[in-house]
Formats: sequence, C-alpha cells, structure tokens
Amino acid sequence: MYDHDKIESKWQKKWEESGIFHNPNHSDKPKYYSLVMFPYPSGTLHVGHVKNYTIGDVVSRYKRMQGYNVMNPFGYDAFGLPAENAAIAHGNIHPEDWTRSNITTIRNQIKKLGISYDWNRETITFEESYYKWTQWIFLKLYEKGLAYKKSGPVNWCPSCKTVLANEQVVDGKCERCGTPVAIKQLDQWYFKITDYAEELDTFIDKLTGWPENVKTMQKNWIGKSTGAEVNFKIKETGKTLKIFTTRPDTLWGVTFMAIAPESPLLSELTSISKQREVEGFLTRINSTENRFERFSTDAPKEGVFLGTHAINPVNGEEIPIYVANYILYEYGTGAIMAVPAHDTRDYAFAKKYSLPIREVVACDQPPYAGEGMLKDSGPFTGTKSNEAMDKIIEYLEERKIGKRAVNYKLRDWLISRQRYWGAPIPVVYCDKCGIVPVPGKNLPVKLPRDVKFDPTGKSPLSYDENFLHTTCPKCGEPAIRESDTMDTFVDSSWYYLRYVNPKEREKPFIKSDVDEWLPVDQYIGGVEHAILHLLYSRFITKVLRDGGYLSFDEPFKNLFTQGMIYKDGAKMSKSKGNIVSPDEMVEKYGADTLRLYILFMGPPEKDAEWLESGIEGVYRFVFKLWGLFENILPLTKSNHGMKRDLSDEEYEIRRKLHMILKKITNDIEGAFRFNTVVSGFMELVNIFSDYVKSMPADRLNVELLDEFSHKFVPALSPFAPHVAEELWEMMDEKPFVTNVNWPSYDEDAIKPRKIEIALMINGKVRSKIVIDADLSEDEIRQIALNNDKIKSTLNGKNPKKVFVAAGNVVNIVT
RNA sequence: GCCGAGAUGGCGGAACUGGCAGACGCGCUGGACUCAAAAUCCAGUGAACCGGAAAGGUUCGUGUGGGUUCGAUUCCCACUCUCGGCACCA
Repeated sequence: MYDHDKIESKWQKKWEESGIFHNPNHSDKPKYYSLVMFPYPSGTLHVGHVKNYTIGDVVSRYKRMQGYNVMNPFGYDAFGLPAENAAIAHGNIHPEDWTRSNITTIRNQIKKLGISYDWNRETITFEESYYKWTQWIFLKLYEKGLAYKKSGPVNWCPSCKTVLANEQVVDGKCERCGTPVAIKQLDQWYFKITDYAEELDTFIDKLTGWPENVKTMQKNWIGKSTGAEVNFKIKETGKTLKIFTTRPDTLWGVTFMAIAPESPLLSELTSISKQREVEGFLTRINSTENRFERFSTDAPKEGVFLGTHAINPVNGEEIPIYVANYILYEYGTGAIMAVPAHDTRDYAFAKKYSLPIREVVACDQPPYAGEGMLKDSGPFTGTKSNEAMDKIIEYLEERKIGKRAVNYKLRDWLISRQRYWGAPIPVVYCDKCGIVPVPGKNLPVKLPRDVKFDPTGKSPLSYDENFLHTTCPKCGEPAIRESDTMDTFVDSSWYYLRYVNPKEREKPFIKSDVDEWLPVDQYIGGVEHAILHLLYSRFITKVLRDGGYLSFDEPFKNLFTQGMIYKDGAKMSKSKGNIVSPDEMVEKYGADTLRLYILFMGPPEKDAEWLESGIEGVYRFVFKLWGLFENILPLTKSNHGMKRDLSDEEYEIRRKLHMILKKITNDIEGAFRFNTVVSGFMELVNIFSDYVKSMPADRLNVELLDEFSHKFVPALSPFAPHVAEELWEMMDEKPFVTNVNWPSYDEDAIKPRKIEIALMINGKVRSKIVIDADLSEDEIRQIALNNDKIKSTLNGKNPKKVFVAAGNVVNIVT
C-alpha cells in the first residue's frame, strides 16, 4: 500500500543526513545557479509559493542529474513594512521575534515539500551579518556620488506613514495597502539610478532569456526618447528658455510655449499684470481633491497666459508663453514648445484659448502626430519628416540654438523610509562637517532592539536617544545619526550575490567566487517584480561592477515568471479566506502529489484555478503508478536477465517509452512545459498497466519491464522525488535516484516498424491503413489507390493528383 | 490611446518544421463489485444528422470574415473580444 506520509518523511530524513543537496563552491562539474525569488516572511506559505519553489526544484534536480554542480539556495526578505505592520497588529510582539517565528514555520513547510535547497546557504536580510553589507553597498554608492540627499516632492503613504519610490505607486495608490498617495516636500535619500538609464535600457536587448512582456515593461518604465533640446529667447528678459522635443521637425509649427506650474522659472516669466491671475490658477489646480486627476490623460487642458513671449529661433516669430496644467515639471526641462497641429494635447489647449494652429506636416486634418511631407518649414519644406529630423538637429547645432538630446522617464530611486524595521542608513549629521558617512570599519550601524516603533510619520529611531547621539567620525564632535531606514528593495537587490558566500565575514562576497557563479542561470518568480526588484537588482549589479567588485553586466541570464494560482476565481488572500495551505495538502495527498498537481494544472507561466478534484485525479495517478510497480517488481527481480524478442505490440510499447522520454526531456529543456511532462508520465503508466494486464505474468517481456522501470523512475524523480526514491530502493538499486544520470532515450527505438496513415480524398479522411514503415512513396501511392474504400468512393473517377506525405497521409485530388 | 499576450469540447489543457483536431486529467453517462453507498475497476464521452438497434455512415467543427495551399488550430490580411502593463513623458 502506498503510504505517502511514511515514504516522504523517510526520504526527507535520509536526504538531510546525507547532505546531498549541499553544493561546493568549486567542483569539476560545470556550474548551474538556480534561483527562486525569496519570500517576504509575513505569514505562512500558500500553494502559490509552492508553485514557484516546485518549478525551481524541478530545474535544480534535473540539472543535477545532467551532471551540473547546482546551487539552489533559499532565504528570506525579512525586513520591511508588512512584518512591522503585522507585528503591531498582533499585539506588542517585536518584529524580529514575529518574523523569526514565521521563518521557522516557512522552513518547516518547505522541508515537507522535499525541495532540494542547500540550507547551508540560507540568508536572512535582517541579520546583522547581512545588513552590514547592505549598508556597505550604500557607502559604495555614496562614495561614487550615486547616493545623495535632496529635498523635493515625494510620494507619501498616509497609512503606512512613510515615503514610497515611484515604482511603489500604482494608479496613484500605495502598492502595498491601496491608500491614495499624498505629495509631501521632504529631504530624502536617493540612489541615482538615472545615471544608468542608458545602459539599463540598451542591455535589455541582450536579455534573450527573459520573457518579452517583462522586457517591454522595463523599456516602458525607463522610457527613453530621443530628440533635441532647443533654446528659445525670452523677448522681455533676454534669457533663454530651454525645451525638449522629440519632434524638431515641427519647429516651424510652434504657436505658443507652455511651462509646468511647479517650474521655478514661472515667477520670472510672469509679467506683473498677470501675477494675480497666475496665482489664482495655481491655487485652483493645487486645491484639486486628487492631484492625480490633474495628471490623468483626459483631464481638461488649462492654463494662463503669462504676459511674456518667446522668440522662435528658426523663424524669429514672437509667441506667447503660458503656464499649463498638463506640463510635467519632472520631465525634460519642465517646459515645451507647443505645436497644436501635430500634438493632440497642444491642439486641445489651442482650441480652448483660440491660439493659432499651423500645419507643417502634410495631413488631412489636425491634430496629426504621424509622419509626412514638411511644408511651410523654411529650408526643410518638401522633406519627409523622418528624414528631416537629423538634418534639422544639425541645423540647430550649427547655429548653436539647440542640440541632440535624450530623455528618460525613469527617476532616481527614493530609498529613505520613515519606519523602524529596516537597515539604518549609515550616515551621521555633524554641525561642523555636515553629512558624514559611517566608515566601513564601524559597520553595521546596529538597529536597536527596544524602540517604540508605532508609525507616527517620523522615524521611530528618531525617538531613541541612545541610537541618535553619536560622535562625528571625522572630527569627533557630537553628532546625530540618520534615523531613516532603507527601502527593503535595497536588501533584495543583492541577496543573490550573498548566497555564494553566505558566511563570509570580511566582505559581502568573494569576487572570484561570485564571478564564477553569476549570472544566475535560471531565475524564477512572479511577474509582479517585473520592474521593481528586477530593475533595482540590475542597477546594483552594474554599480558594483563599475566599482570593481564584479565582472559581469547582468545578474539574471534567464528569467521565468510563473502564473498565479487562483481559488474561486480570485487571488488567494487571508482577507478573502480562500487560502489553500500546502500543509493540509501534504497531509492529505503527500508532497509528491501536490508537486505533480501544481505542475499539471496548466502551462506554468499561466494563471490557474485550484481545483480539489484536480489534485484527486493526480493522487489516483500516483496510486496507479505504485500499483504498477508492485506488479512489475516481483517479475523483474526473479527473471532478471531473461531475454526474448519483442513482438510487434511490445516493439510499439518500447517505442512509446523512448518517444515519451524524448518528449519529456524536450519539454523541460524548452519552455518548462511541465504540464505535458506529467501527462507523459501518465501515458506511460497507462500503457504499461494495460500491457501488464494484457497477458499472463509468465508471458510478459521482463526485459522490457526492466528497461521501463530503470528509465521511468529516474525521470520521475525531479517531479515526485520521494516516491521515486522509494521505488528505486524497492528495485534493489542503491540510493539515491536523485544522483543518477538523467535517463537517455534511443533514437533507433523511436523508429516505428509499422505506421498508420490516413487516406484522404480532397482533404477528407476516407480510410486508415497500417503499412510497413519502410515503404517507398510509390508503393504507398499504389496501396492507397488500390484500397477498396478509396476505389468505391472514387467510383471510377480518375484522380488528378496524389500527394504522399511520408508517414502521415495520402491525399487524392479529383 | 499606446505596447504586450491570448481566444481549441461541459472544464483545465494537448497537437513536431502546414499533414488523421481534442493527448493527459477533471466532470458526466453506463456497467462491474456492494444489501446499499463511498472508494475502486471497466466502457463511453466535440456537435448535428442517417441507420430498426448494432456494425457502420454523412455533414459541421479550433473567436469572426476573407486569402494562400492538394491540405490551415498552425502561414498572410482585416476585425471582435479577453487578460496584463503603461498612460498628459512633449
């Protein structure tokens, strides 16, 4: 009788005792780094996590069987808001204790799933031995001028009581809790990711192992656009107003200028007579309930004439300058040249204020933003707009009125957080010396344990006098520590490096080791990190490379984003109460069944609906498989070595065995089509069950059964490792099946003796016949034409043409 | 609006470089076992129709409309819908 409980705990113990999943950093075998996105331990795991880890485990175990030295590590993204919020909600439990207890739970859950992690590499981001190096990374960025403090408008979540990065604001709401985000003016720390915008953009094309949608999302987020910067003189002041445009070819169509309400240029561009009107406008748009209304695409375009004029450098025209609500201060220069005929927004604005609309690209009707023949454009009249682009930029450069320019939507990464549970930013403020970074030898700046961490909007650490007061590392005078902590995305931007040398005390990692192991060969996780984590990690990798700490450009060679598991048509969440717990499933059906079912649900990159009846079907399969081996093993053991030629039926069964083995191998290698791998296992079990039942035991071909069991069990082991080990042992083979080579298939065995081909008349199947596989096309044609059924259907008519597709069909056209 | 992915039985999904659509599983139907049920096992299961039932046969069928081809789920064109991302980025 199959007893999953007994088998699974038995092998989990044996694996642990033998240490077979610990991998050395150096070995004769080629390396393979398999990585799953580590979890946020804010609760327990659900089956959605299990999907992630199962896919990673199958890849790891498969690669191990193919002779690789596989690194398959695990850890916890253990700092951060959810842990802190949950700790507060659960009474006054300390976030550390709370998180640790979650980690213990999760670790046990994972061990029961039979995942082959190297637990020696386990990494927890809140440990001093880890965040010391997170702080070290901050210092490296600071040294290179890539970490800086500035005051400006920031996203503020009133519920989480902290600032957020742009990437953490979704539809104007906090990515985490859904509260509408407010804007505050604050002095905050930033990482200068914009310095790497160009490389982050262009290197996306080199990420051939990444899904297309993730690459597109990153491209969009970085938002590179090329064009020109053009200088417009201000008639009244003689100063210059710079603008960025992607359409320098429409310069002759400019009929007004517009600047952002937040622009510092606003006051000097406002004439005295217009001041009152402009102030009224500012008050009105700033008082709008939701500032995101102003920034939505369909908000009405509004503005006020400033009473001043710009001079178009290409034709000397005087044009009015407006302040307008649709101009973004943070993008480009915060000011635009407006071409109403060729931009829908400028068009709407011009219509509203009756401004001239001048067509300079031939079109049926403005607004037209496409390409076309230029007209009324001075020396460029008659040139195609796309061809004129470069020439016009050269024209501007020659006359020193403009230059080629590139702009990005990407903004710098705001990393300060006004919360307790994170790595302290390692700087102090000294009255004499200003901002002073904490020297590397003084790291870590320890996060004190006993702090009141209720969110007040001010950093909890700022109330801790012991923490706050220190001495300046430079002059030794009293100084104050920075009390903000770092965004947890800083922690997770380098954990994949730490796994290589998790116990290293002198450095975050050893360069030669990391250079050997990275990039990660296969990264697996949810698509929700398409921008945030994956972009930050790419950035940090490049910064460390430029600092000489790494020698590779990109951290993740191949990326796979698995789909989510839904229950009752919705995402699993505690509040909906539709969580499927892996513990319950393991207890009821066993880890092997759970793993197989999760893979069988559908293509792994797609979302899938959890169905209890589905897992029961897989459970039946495991039972059937077990029963088959209970029948086979006594035969193969007693008659081992007895040989007999294969009958046609047996030849066909053996052919299927090798065919499916080949298919399984291809399905793993190709696009992780594990659902069809599992169905392949089912087919084999069905075929062999039918065979065993088809004749008395003493007439079965034992050699065939022996071959089957020695191919099937190793192939099964990455997917259902416990039952595979148990069967392997029952076959009197030495443990562990986990360590044997991936089963090969024999191309010769796949060649059929006989084939069935369809006989078609005008594309419709009229008959099917079985013929020898080695017949020539002519022979097949003759057989087809002499077939009774074909003859009677043809009814004496002469076929016009006969197509023979070898091994498939014969199509007779009349 | 822009970008990306997709649409196949009652359901999840298969189908190699264009070659017998619906593998595998779920569900359903019938049967065996049982006093009965559950579990298990066996058989059937795209739709409509012809046939006395059976054997068998015909037509239609991969979102819609066209096209290429002896032959299209697969290639081309147009459209509809669904999902995901971005969204006043000049």
